[in-house]
Amino acid sequence: MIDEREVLRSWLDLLTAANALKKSVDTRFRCEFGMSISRFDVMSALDRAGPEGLRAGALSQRLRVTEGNTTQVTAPLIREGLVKRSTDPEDKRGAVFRLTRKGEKLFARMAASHRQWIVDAFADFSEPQLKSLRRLLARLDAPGAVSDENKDAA
Amino acid sequence: MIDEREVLRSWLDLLTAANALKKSVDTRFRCEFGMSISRFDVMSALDRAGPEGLRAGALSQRLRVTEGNTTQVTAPLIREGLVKRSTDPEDKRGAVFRLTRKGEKLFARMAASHRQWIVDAFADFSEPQLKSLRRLLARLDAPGAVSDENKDAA
DNA sequence: AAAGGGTATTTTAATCCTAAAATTTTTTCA
DNA sequence: TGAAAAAATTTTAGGATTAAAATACCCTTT
Repeated sequence: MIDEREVLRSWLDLLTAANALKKSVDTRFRCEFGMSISRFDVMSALDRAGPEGLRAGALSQRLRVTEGNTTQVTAPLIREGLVKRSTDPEDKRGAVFRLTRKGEKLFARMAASHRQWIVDAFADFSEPQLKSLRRLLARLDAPGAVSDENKDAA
Repeated sequence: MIDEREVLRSWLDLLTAANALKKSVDTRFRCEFGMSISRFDVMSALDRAGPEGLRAGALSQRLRVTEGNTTQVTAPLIREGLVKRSTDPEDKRGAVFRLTRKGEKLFARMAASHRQWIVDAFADFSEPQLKSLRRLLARLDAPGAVSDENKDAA
């Protein structure tokens, strides 16, 4: 049997590491772009979707949030003219979100900064260590978690 | 140079793994004990502090949250009789929080479940893999993150 | 073609969290 | 000593998130 304290410490370390980097990224997004990670994530999904845009439900799935959340996070992006919301002409219940030109431009700048921040955070890792980390993380079993069936192609 | 895509994937995996397990734990706390992780964390810190209790500021530090947050998260615990709030007689500005007997009992049950859930989640890990994971996580550099100077003794 | 049932989204109410303003009490120091 | 500065906490306002209720629309079935 494995030492339970070591397991609990591992869990604490995992949570702490993820939170620390997430908070660091969020803080810099807010300082440099006046934008939260949540909004960046929305823009990222829309950027990837291209000019077709994404239906509200699809966007929620990709971000793994509820649809109510999507409604709320997109609202300020729309207000600021970074995202356009249209009604699907085929099905008037459906909302389609797209990045505006302005949104695309801002996203490109944010994505570049973001990439650099992450690269810097992982600067001490060798390639095998990165692979090792990912392999270990894949061993984790979180019951009830959504499996990756509906995940984006990376 | 390291493949940037691999770095970004590692970051995504890290965040996803931590979120998935956290959500899994939170959901089960709510189902089985009607209690969020945040409240569990408060009770955990107070349990560890023992009968002396903790000042509001110290509690906030340990949980790495703002003091306003501590005020709010303790409120329902106090309402439910799990936590007692007193005023420090030495310094009437100061608030001291302690677990009640009822709080201690509930915490003991929650902690046991929690420990089991985490052990299960890490069931596929060998002891060296746990150590390897922790060593890798320690390499992460999140600028602006609070270092562990004021961290609890584990 | 109207009713009823199902689907897509928004709204509402609540928790968790932060930053900044307000409050209360203590400390300092002129 | 008494006013100003400092400290500990709470309050306030707002973002992110969820679950559940409400809304709007589509589709089938009779």
